[in-house]
Amino acid sequence: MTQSPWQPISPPKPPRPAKAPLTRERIVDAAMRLLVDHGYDAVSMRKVAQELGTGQASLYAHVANKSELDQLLVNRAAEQMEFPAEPDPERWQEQLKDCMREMLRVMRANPGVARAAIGQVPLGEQALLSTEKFLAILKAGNLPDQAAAWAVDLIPLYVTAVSFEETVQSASAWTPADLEGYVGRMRSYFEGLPADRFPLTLALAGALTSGSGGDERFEFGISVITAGLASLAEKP
Amino acid sequence: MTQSPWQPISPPKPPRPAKAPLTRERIVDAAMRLLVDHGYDAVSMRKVAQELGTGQASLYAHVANKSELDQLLVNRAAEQMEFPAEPDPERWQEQLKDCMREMLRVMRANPGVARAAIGQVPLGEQALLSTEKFLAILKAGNLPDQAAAWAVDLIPLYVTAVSFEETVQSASAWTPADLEGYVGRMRSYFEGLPADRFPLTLALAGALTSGSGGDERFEFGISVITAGLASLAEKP
DNA sequence: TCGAGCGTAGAACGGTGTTCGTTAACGAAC
DNA sequence: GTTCGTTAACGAACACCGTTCTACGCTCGA
Repeated sequence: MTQSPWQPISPPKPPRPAKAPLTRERIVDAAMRLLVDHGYDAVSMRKVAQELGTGQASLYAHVANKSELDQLLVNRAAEQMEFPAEPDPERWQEQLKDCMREMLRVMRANPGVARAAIGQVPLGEQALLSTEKFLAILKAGNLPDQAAAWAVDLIPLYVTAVSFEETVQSASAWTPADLEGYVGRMRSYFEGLPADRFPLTLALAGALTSGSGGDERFEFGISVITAGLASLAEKP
Repeated sequence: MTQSPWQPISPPKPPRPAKAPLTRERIVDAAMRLLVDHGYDAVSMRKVAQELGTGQASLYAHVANKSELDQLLVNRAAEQMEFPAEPDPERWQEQLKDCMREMLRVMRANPGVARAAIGQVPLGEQALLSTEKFLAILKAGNLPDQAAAWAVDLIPLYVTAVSFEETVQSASAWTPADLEGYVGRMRSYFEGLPADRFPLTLALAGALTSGSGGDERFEFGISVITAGLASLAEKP
């Protein structure tokens, strides 16, 4: 009993409940729940700590900073990616496209992960495994080393950017009707431009605003990239 | 004299200095100065207001929110882009690459503008004029309408992403020596991976980390995109 | 049994975007 | 010429953010 009796009312000392110990794993779990349920902006150190019933300072004993937590989230999402068993030189282009589709699928399944991934070199184990897989397919396609290396930089760049654009648009829970209205307003905007200075934008207003919500635009992008890469393949 | 003499000391009423009136133009000017001099993170409503010698609330009379200010910055930067006079069907691929290089040049000249542009559909007048120019070149290359439309979505996506990556790396004023050290550490990291699970990453460690600072990687990207687009050209 | 060390966490710091309510300036109308 | 109404300006505040400081309990080794 070191407490002096005349001290100001000692706080009712909330008995520290015997909780499950905090771990990196549990922190990433909680952050991932927030990310999937409420988007990237909901993943703050405060909210994650609150989700775990603790204080934000406690997180810093297990995670260096927010940026590292973002990387861990990206890596966690990368675990969900599934790849073809064996790279096939006969079908490498189709396999490459499949992998990009898979990458987008995972990013869509974890909305906000693109926001966390953007501008970061993915260095986690699972993320690197996906890089390894991409490299295998590209080498099966007979691409020069340097081309393959730069391609595994280009590919996530594109997929991440597409997914990020989608999450920005679908922020604040847009309904399909909202999206349709938005696209319609955008087309009207294009169509209202002065014809003398924007002839092509005006003529292509329909094409410019088509495929905003679906997969066609993404399919176009991965076709362009795949075709471009194929043109660099060595043919010995 | 409606002021009662016995009222609490009225504040010494600082005479509002007769300033130049606040306008959108002046706000964007100040924001652009901050962007170029101190990067995107320095462009906050507070700092912009401070730069103009006013309060942040005053900005909201001229600019809806931070997001709109970002769009205005992107548009301001787009004014600096210079395009070839006439799209030439014989040289459209080279012209397209030149335009992408020009786009990156402007983004590098205005560090942080990529951060402001990312995930936003550029709808400002100058930004749309650049879209128009891109469309003209793509149509000179005989691309189908839909392909051209999706291409003008793909192209800024890529250039912006590359520029954004650069600004992230060059944040907090990295010297070239810092960058070299960073790249070196990354290569060491790759080379230290277990050979059984990361054989290709390990073998290509050099290629994966090469060209991080220069233009080669960007040149690779625009070559891939241009070649991919060329493969879609109609040949009547 | 007693420290030492470590994980925990409350409070605070300095920053952000945005909004509220008041104040000053100016042009129009009486 | 004086009042009125509108509007821009702006200080203060709100609700957040990432991060750090510091003190407190608990556990474990000596």
